[in-house]
Amino acid sequence: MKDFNKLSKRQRNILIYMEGYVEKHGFPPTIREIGTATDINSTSVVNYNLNKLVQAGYLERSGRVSRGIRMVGEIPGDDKKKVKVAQAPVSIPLVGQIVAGEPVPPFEANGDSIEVTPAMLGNANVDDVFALRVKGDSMIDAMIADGDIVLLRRVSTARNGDMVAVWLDERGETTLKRFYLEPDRIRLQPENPTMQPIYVHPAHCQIQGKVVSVIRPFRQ
Amino acid sequence: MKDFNKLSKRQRNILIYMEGYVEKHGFPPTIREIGTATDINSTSVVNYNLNKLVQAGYLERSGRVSRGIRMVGEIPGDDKKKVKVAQAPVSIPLVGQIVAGEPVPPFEANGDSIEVTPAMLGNANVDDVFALRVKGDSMIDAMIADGDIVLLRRVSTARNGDMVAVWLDERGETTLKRFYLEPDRIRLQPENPTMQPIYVHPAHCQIQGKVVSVIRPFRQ
DNA sequence: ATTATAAGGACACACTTGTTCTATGTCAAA
DNA sequence: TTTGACATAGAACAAGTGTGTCCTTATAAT
Repeated sequence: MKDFNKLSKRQRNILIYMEGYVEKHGFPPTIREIGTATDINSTSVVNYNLNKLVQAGYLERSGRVSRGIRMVGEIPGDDKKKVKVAQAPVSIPLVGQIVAGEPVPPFEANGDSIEVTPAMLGNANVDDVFALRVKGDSMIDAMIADGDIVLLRRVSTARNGDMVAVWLDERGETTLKRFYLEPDRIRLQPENPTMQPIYVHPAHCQIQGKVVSVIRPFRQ
Repeated sequence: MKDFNKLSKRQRNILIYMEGYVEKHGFPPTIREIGTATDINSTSVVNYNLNKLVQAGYLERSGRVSRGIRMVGEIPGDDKKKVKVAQAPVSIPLVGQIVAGEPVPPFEANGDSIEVTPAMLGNANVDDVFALRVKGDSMIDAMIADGDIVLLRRVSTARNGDMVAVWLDERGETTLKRFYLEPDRIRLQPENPTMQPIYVHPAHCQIQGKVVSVIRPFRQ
């Protein structure tokens, strides 16, 4: 329906100018401003082309109102807007703190949340991801410090090498380790290569999530 | 600074009306429209209050331009806009790798970039921030691992306690440490409390940037 | 070649709209 | 009470601005 190629060069210029102007000023240009910018000396010609653009569905006008023009839809072939849409950030619920001595709290948003870009989540489904703030230095062997924010993905299974949050029955604590399934046990390998691995029986631990990303904000 | 309660009832109404009008029409209202909507029958009074709002940092105006009003920032107590404004993601150039044996590369985008939310930059100006990918385990004493992405902010000065990237003349390497200015020397304190600090003369080191944030992506 | 239609241009007109000036009211500090 | 800063109202003014008309030029169909 909307065929950008059917528009005249002038009409295309008007659209492009409109977009830039609104972006820069926060309000639409006047007919005369459009004329100057697109090398049209007559207001009536600008008006004519504006009406054409309305007809074609690119613009909407409010009659007898100065600057009563607004864009609808997007300009074909103009990626600028598209990128923005693709980048739309997502809100991840910050469900609480992760402390060595306590299991990961239930998946319930308490109001807090953090904004991240989808790219930071990898392939993880946005709805499966939640965030925890690390309290204390208990995760220091996983190279994770006090105050770090851990993005976790609720999963039931893990693959070898995944960084996971695990609840250890015997120790009564949550820990972040790399997961390796061995013949008769699970090896939980600390990220820090100088630390020794922990071995647990699959029945005596629970995987509470897979680590998607760690964010460490610094005071500015 | 921006104290919504300091605004008069009229000024609050104007802001709220503005937001709704722009949302509905795609362009800002006129002084007279604002007056009618907010029960002010004098254009000069509307004008007066608009200037107050500009002073308070809620609006920007373009003089002698019809409908030359635009909102900046958000209306306190009005969540709708807050979300939108806060979400606008920004692109940070990924200028290269940070390796212990080399100085931070010059500030030139090579095309790569990462998307982050402004909130992750704290108060830092977007244009001053760049990103580096950490190569190797040389920053392990700063709790920063191979593959981490470090967001740095170009600064000429640092405050005590800031995490900074420093080039050490004597060692011929870049390191990430906490910065403390002492009477006659600079103390560079590793993040890991078990490590010993480094002391250098101010003339023999260069601060290359202040760490804004560290992001550690995990394989999914 | 003739005609019809679209497109471009110049300009006057009327309405819109921001700005400014003066007068008046309010209220707290001196 | 007086003073002065602040807020309001109304009116007048000067640009700003959209719209209609008339005309010319280009393009395509007949």
